[in-house]
Amino acid sequence: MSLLAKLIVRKNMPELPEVETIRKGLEKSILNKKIVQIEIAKKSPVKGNAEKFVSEIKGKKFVRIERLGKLLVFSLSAKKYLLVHLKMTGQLIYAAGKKVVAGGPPHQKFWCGGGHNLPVINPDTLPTAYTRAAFVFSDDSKLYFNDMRRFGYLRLAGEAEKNKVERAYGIEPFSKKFNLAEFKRILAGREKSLLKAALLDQALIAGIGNIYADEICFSAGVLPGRPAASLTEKEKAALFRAIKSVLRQALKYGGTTFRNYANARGQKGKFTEFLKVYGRQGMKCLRCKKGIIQKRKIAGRGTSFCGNCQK
DNA sequence: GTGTTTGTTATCAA
DNA sequence: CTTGATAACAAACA
Repeated sequence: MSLLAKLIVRKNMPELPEVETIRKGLEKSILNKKIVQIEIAKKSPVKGNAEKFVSEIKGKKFVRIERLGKLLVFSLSAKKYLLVHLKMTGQLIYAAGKKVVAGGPPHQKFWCGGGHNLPVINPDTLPTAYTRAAFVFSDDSKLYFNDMRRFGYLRLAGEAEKNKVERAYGIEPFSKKFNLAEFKRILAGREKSLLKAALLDQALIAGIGNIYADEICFSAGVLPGRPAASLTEKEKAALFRAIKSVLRQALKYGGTTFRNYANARGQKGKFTEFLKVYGRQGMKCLRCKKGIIQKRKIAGRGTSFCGNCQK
């Protein structure tokens, strides 16, 4: 496969920085607006009864938007929650009402990936063939749920259900409780697993996916295939710092876009240009300038690393 | 047609 | 019981 082809087939899906970017965007645009209509595609993304889903949400408002790992939790009044998981190709795009668009900014095109001319989403062009659901608000603005691959879902949950889901997730990387001692304790509980598997395990630390797992290992200079039990104290500390720094920087730049990821306005994330290993297989290592980035299957996932400067 | 892509869950094994 | 490893899932593309 040519290098260009490799670049084009790279994909990404929302992980913590992307989901958090969407959450913040939606917080600015849809909170406390009355939901007047909900449209569900025939290929429904709703878990459970779609008619019941619509009737229970219609007329209510989203009063709060939280994130649990990669899951978005929209609080409706009356202890009901809309859980949205974007999985691989899900998008939540907000389109302002007609009145706002008419007097709004000029038409803007959004592109992603270093010059590959791959459009993300222009809210004006919605719905698309992959729009699976749309929420219409009283000011005629809309929230579209797009999902090409249909792994993502919308699920209405009660308090108990939501709490159960919440308990299944591990610690949030930006929580005050997530300190070095806690990280070591987490690793100690998974001594038999590989580092990469531990980083990806949502029940341990919530929100790290394939891209950031690889970037975190590279940043820390540790091979992702290392058994967790083999990590030295110094390496554990480096990994802990890397989790925070990589995710913080990705968040700062609005996440990573190769192909499908778009924020709540349909725009790409800018962290793509800061990636050091993910999608760089076959290319020279940016840090040691000697190694060639390798790609292998580790813990069941495509994993990129520098065999020279990651130990 | 085959292999690869990914987050999560189901399933089986130890 | 826990923990881990792996398959399965949907859909697209090379």
